[in-house]
Amino acid sequence: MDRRQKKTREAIFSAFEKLLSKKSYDRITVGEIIECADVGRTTFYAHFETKDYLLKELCKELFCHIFDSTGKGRSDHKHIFKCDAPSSVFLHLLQHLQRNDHNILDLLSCESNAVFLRYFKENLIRLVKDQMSVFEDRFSPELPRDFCINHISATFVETVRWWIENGMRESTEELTDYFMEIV
Amino acid sequence: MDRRQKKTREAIFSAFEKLLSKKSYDRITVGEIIECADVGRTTFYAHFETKDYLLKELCKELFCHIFDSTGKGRSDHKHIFKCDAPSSVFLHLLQHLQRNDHNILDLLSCESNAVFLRYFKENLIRLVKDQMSVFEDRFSPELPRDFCINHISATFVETVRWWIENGMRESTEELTDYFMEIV
DNA sequence: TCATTACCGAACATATTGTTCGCTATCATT
DNA sequence: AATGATAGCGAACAATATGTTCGGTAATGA
Repeated sequence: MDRRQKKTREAIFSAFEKLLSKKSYDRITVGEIIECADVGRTTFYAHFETKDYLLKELCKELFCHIFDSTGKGRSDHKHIFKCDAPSSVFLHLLQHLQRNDHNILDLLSCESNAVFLRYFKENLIRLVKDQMSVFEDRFSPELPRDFCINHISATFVETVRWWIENGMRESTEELTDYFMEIV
Repeated sequence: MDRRQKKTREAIFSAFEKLLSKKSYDRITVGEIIECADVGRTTFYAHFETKDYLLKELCKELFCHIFDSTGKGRSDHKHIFKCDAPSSVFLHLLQHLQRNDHNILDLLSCESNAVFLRYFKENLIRLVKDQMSVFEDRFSPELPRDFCINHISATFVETVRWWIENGMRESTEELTDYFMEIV
């Protein structure tokens, strides 16, 4: 990719992130973004069709590699998985978040965090579907399977949200324990 | 209150609800609302400062009486509380929802349901704080109290969301059982 | 009956969106 | 180093949405 393209793309993303941490998505204008990113109006629209597309692209950037590395078997992450405990995948996710790439923590706690949490949950559901065997024994067979999958995913998202909102005082291990306990 | 005021207020609310069930909140314009409600532009702004305030007012209308009747002791709802089971409050809430006042079910499943679910959860947290004794024995004393309260509330909201999204096939009693089982 | 109040519609300034145009600066290639 | 392709620039534009002002009409309630 052209060096110029990469630069402006990055500038727009980081301006957008900066603004998001200050005010809600709906009240951010394209005018503000291009001013903050210091790019021309035409340039913005050459990269992103609309503000909504920019948001979607950002979400992809945020979650793709996290879930890619988590989903695709454990071969390339042996150093992280100390054991095969059912909780290891969740611990891994938390460690990813803690690294705070792309200031994901700001975005998950900003005024418009709902968008990102939603995206987070969507990815999580796919992951939990694969991991479901781990939880099989925790739920009565009476309960619909997709109800349980949804519950596990939603609970993890809420756990993370609570964690960030409360200043991330707990270690990733502690929080994983919390999660495994309530689910 | 003046009969005219009440009428236009109702007209605006129901136009807004109708539009919300069709398209997302951000893409609804004041112009559409007043056309659908058949009131003048000036009139709209005489009632609601902005579209956001309209949304807030609607949320109040939706949840206030539900949670008022639930929270203020059980004296005036003896016909609903068949017993003192811990689940009775939640059963009561579900029955309220099922009555579908103000088409609340549409709003909880529309494209912009996040706003309403959020409001729902806020109210729920206050309720759960009072009811916490009921759950005390289900959670390890290691877990932070507000973490548990948040978890219970979020789980109930998710249960309701799942229920509505899947066509509300379960009875209120069944769903209450589901909820009490996973929490 | 009468004063009050709500509503109306048209017009208005302001702001935002998304596009077009001609020009310049940077890039990758030879 | 020369060159053709591409990315970016800014100004201007139409189209749309917001929120306000104003003078006039009609419903209300006492």
